[in-house]
Parts: sequence; C-alpha cells; structure tokens
Amino acid sequence: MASKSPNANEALRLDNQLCFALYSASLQMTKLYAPLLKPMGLTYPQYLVMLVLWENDGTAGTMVSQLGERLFLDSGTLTPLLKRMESSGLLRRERARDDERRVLIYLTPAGLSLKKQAAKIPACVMAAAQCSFAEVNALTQQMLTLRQRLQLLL
Amino acid sequence: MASKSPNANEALRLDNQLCFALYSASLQMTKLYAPLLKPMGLTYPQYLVMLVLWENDGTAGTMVSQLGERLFLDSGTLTPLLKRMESSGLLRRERARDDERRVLIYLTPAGLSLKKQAAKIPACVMAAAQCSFAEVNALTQQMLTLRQRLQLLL
DNA sequence: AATTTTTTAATTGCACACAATTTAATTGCT
DNA sequence: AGCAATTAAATTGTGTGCAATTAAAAAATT
Repeated sequence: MASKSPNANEALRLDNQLCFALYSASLQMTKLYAPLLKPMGLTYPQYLVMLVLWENDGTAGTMVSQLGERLFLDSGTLTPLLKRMESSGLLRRERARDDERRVLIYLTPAGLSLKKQAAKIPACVMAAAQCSFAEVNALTQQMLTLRQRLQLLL
Repeated sequence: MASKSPNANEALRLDNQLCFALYSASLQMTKLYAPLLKPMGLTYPQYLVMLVLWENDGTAGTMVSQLGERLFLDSGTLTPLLKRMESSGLLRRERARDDERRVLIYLTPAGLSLKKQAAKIPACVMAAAQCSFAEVNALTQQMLTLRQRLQLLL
C-alpha cells in the first residue's frame, strides 16, 4: 500500500494541531503587544518581567530564580534579558549580602513609574482581540490548565 | 493618592494575562515536542515546516512564501531554517526555472519517509496533555479564531 | 575543620523570530 | 525598448529560549 490511511493524514494536518494554533496565536499576540510596548522601551518578555516586579513592589527585591519560577524561564534566558533591562535603566541587579549566590532585582523609580502607562495596555489588547472580559478569562484559565498539565510531564 | 486602583493592579496581574497564559503554554508545548522530534532530527519549527511539506506532497514544490503564509513566518526566519533542513538532508531548495526570484522546496525521500514516524506524534501529545479529542479540537478552534482576530489588526 | 553536595547565576552555543534593509528578477507603464 | 514599480528571498542585527556546562557560594556530611 503506497498511501497512508486517511486518519494519519488528518492527524498530521497543520490546522488540526493544537500546538500550532497555540504557537501562531502566541506569536501574533506578541506582535500585537510590540507597538504598545515600544513607547515604554520594553520588549514583550521584558514586559512579563515587569509584571512580576510590579506585583512584588514593596518587597525587598526579587530573586532571579523567583522570576524564573513565575515566568517558566531559566537563567540562560533571564540573565542577559535582565542585564539589558538594567542598562536601559528599569531595574538594578544586586548580589544579596547575606547569600552571595543570589541576585536580587529592584525596580528603579523609572521602572516603577512605567506601571501607570502599562495600566492601559490590557484594555487595549482585549479590545483588539474583540473578546469580552468573560471570553478572555475563560481562555486564560484553559491555557493555564493546559500548561499545568504539560508541566507535570517534564 | 499614592496607590493605584485595585482594578489597575488586578488588570496587570501576570496570571490574568491571556498573552502570558498563551505564551507559557506554547513554550511548554514546544518542550513536550522536543524529545519526540529529536529522534527524527527535527526541531519544533522544522516539524511545522515538514507538516506543510507533507500536506503538499505530490505538488511541484512549495515556495518559501507559501510556507510563510501557512506558518505566519517570514523569510528572515525561514531561509536559515530551510538551509539547515537542507544540510540535514530532509529537503532540496531550488530556484524556479520560470521565475528565478522564487525558491521551491522539495522533500527528499528521507524527508518524505519521516512522515510515517511522525504519524505517531499527535496521539502521544494528546495523551500527554490528558485531553480528549473533543477538548483538543475545541481549544484548537478557539486558538485559530483568536489568531485570526489578532491577524486582522496587523 | 575539611570535604562533598547542593544551590544559584552566569556562560556558551545553537536555533529561532522579526524588523529593516538589500539584492535580484519580473512586471507594468509609457 | 527603456525605466519605474513590484515581488521574492536573502541578509543584517537584535533579542529571546533553552540545553549543557561552569563558577562560586552555602549547606550538609563526615
């Protein structure tokens, strides 16, 4: 038999792949954010870092590993990213005095003040996606669940 | 007033961001595929290229721009990726004789024969994600719709 | 106390993504 | 035909992601 079963072809169709739907939707989302973040001097992953740091506002610094756990990124990604953000003046990187292995991240006043500008972004995006609040929330929860399930396997 | 409104903080919470849920779920998905694709000598984006080429099997080659439209990637991403795939023996890149601007991609026998191995992958992933067929399809459709909406804005 | 183990970041090397520009070939227009 | 506009890939440069390794500090163990 030269041809494969119809099911095999159907299973391998690009538009049937959840992975690809996810992948391309995520990249599109990044492209939507880019022009919104550019005026703030942020890339998209840098924006995610800022979200964590803004949440931690008031704490005595955030460890690189904490950022990693929150964002599911490792030091290989975060270290150079944080160095770029430091040199653009959004944050400070400082070795913890009580444990020199740790590097603590502190927002600068400039970094903190960006929060006010950023507050407008989520509404912009929701409008752009033409999604209701409920729709967005439902999708978000489904994605978080999916990620969690995938997480368990690795 | 020193503090921001509770709504502003809520809107900027990392775990309320659809973009982040999407982003981290997509990266996790890629990590799930990596070990499945490694034995075939494919990276995840290369696998997506193969899905398109397998679908186009029997046609007289696939243009780089067609791959780009299908995968929402541009030549800046695809050209080096295709060169790597060529040097690993999965495909050939050839200028179209009737229009020397175009580069046509042809699967090699090696590339074609990988399809049989790949046929097992979707089932593996579905099992890993602990999702029913219906669940996966529903999510996939929602993601495709979301991407399409985002697409319209750019 | 000295040694091993563990923890935390940084580093290295490779493969994407993508904006912006460049190059080359074709099409359209006069 | 000659030339401008368009199209298709390639190139350049920056910024991720991530596996694997390294380096340094702290904790655990003997």
